This record gives sequence, structure tokens and C-alpha cells, in this order.
Amino acid sequence: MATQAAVEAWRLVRALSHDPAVLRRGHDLAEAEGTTPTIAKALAHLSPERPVPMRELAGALRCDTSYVTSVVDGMEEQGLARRAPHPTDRRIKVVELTDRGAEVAARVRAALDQPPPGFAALGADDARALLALLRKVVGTPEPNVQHPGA
Amino acid sequence: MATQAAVEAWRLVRALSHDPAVLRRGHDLAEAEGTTPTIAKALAHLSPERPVPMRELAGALRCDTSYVTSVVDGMEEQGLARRAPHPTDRRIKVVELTDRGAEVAARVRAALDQPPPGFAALGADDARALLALLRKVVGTPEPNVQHPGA
DNA sequence: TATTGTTATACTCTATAACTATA
DNA sequence: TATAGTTATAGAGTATAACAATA
Repeated sequence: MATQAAVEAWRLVRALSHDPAVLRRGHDLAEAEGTTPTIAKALAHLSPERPVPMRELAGALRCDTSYVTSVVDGMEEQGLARRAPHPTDRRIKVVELTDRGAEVAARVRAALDQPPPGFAALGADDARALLALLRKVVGTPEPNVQHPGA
Repeated sequence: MATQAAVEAWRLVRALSHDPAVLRRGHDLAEAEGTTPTIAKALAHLSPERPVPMRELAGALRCDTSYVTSVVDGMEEQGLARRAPHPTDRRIKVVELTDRGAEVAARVRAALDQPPPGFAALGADDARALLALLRKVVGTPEPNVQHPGA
């Protein structure tokens, strides 16, 4: 028995991230930045420091490489990223963020990280407790801190 | 400050429900049942008892009514549901599950409710604690039970 | 006149297959 | 011969607008 509590908890986890307001957020955010949801998602996967091969981006977005071609085309048209040759393998093209792309990417990530309002109902203790439990579920070991009392 | 813990917790909530294995589940499940992801989602929104007006289904799926027309067309072709007239308002058509549709819908719901493996790492106490915290976030009042000790 | 559902149509998202350049 | 990316194309998924029936 997966325990009734686990089933219910899983239901609430889905309810939180499938909340219409949350789903709309990605769309609205992209529009506010003058781009598309797919490009916004791609930006969130690109690091400002490390240029990323097209194929790797396809993996991160879980889509075909042919689609990445058109997504990156869009990013170049909007001045958010550019293609550059790979230093050693000339078959590979890497995608690197422009300055503007890095700014937009940072805003996108910050906005997506913003917890929905319900989290404000949690006190600091509850928030830490929730985090600890979710870490158990996800399998992330707790980082090595002296959990500060309360 | 939304508290670092809340931000982290929210990140993990998203990680759980956007897990590739979970995302693939809906798709694979639909295929196994010989139907499409969209129809599977529609089935999950239909109750076996209460027939549902097309327009209401559009709301539940958050799509246009014109699209509901084609989704319900598909469900009828597959013998999963049928249209029936509304008892009092002849403009309205309600969608009702066939026997087979009700069976498939039940299997779809059961499969989607299955928590991902990480939840098995939780003991019964942890599962209940997680559930209680998520209820605070979602705003659902705790149901009126004498929480049975540990 | 307002509302429900349908039709016709078009646009976005994404994949498959064939191709080019490089390894 | 195998791999990275591109092109051309086709298919899902979904919306918009005009329409018919009913309220």
C-alpha cells in the first residue's frame, strides 16, 4: 500500500504545479519579455558561463534536434543568443547567451522560482520541514548545515 | 523574503511533477489504452455519474469549445463517450461516459494517482506530515479526523 | 439579443526523413 | 561509417471567426 497519505500528498503536489495561475505564468512572462514560451524555457536551460551544444539543449528540452534548430533561429533573431563553433569538433555548434539573453534568462528563472502565494501561509519552521520532507522524496541528501535550531 | 526554504521547496515540487518519467506516464498510459493523451485527460475529468456539458468540459481542459468538439468526436469514435441532449436546455449537449469509457477513465485516474517511487522513501509518519504541510500550502482545511496517533 | 455547439480554416508546436559537413 | 546540425515537409494540437439552433 503506497499509503493513502502519500497518494493525497502526490495529488496536492500536482495541484500546485498544474495550477492555472502557475501555468499561465510562463506564458505571460514570455510575452512580457517579448518572446515565446519555448524560447523562455530554452533560456532557463542556458548558463551564461557555459555555451551549450545544440544537441545538449535538445536533451534538456526533450525535443528533436531539428526543433532546436528553429528555436535557436528564433533566439538569434531576437538577439538573445548566438551560435558559435565548438573549439575542437567542427561538427558541433554551441549556443551562447548574449548579454541581453543573459538578463532575460535571469529574470525568467527568478520569476519561475517565485513560489505561489500559498507558500506564504507557511511559517519559517513549516517551510523548512516541508523542504526536508521533499528532499527525502526527491532523494537529494540534505546539504551539510547545522540545521539552525527551530 | 519568501524564505529560502520556500523557494527551494517550490523548486522540488516542480521537479517532482515535471520529472520526465512522470510526464511520459500520461503519454504511455494513453497509448496503452489505445487512445490519445488529450482524450485521456478528458476522461479523467468526466465523472461516470454526472454527464457534463461540452462547455464545462472546455473549462476543465482549459481549451476552446471548438476543440472540445473534436475531442468528443474522437471519444465517440472510440466508443468511450457519447453526446446526449440536456434535459431542459436544448442548446446544450452533455457528454456521458460509456461503460468502456468509465473503465478506461478509472484506470487513467488510478495510474495518474500513483505517486512516483520517491514517495516510497517516506515512512507513514513522514507521509502524513508532508500531507499536512501541503494542505496548508494549498489551503485545504484538514479533514476532521482524530489523527490516529503516530 | 445572448448562448451553445459546430464548421471551416489557419496557425503553432513538434517530429521524421533526407541531406551536408565533419569526424 | 557514424555523428552534428539543417532543410523540407508533414502531422498533431489548438485557436479564431462565421454560422445554426435554441433560449
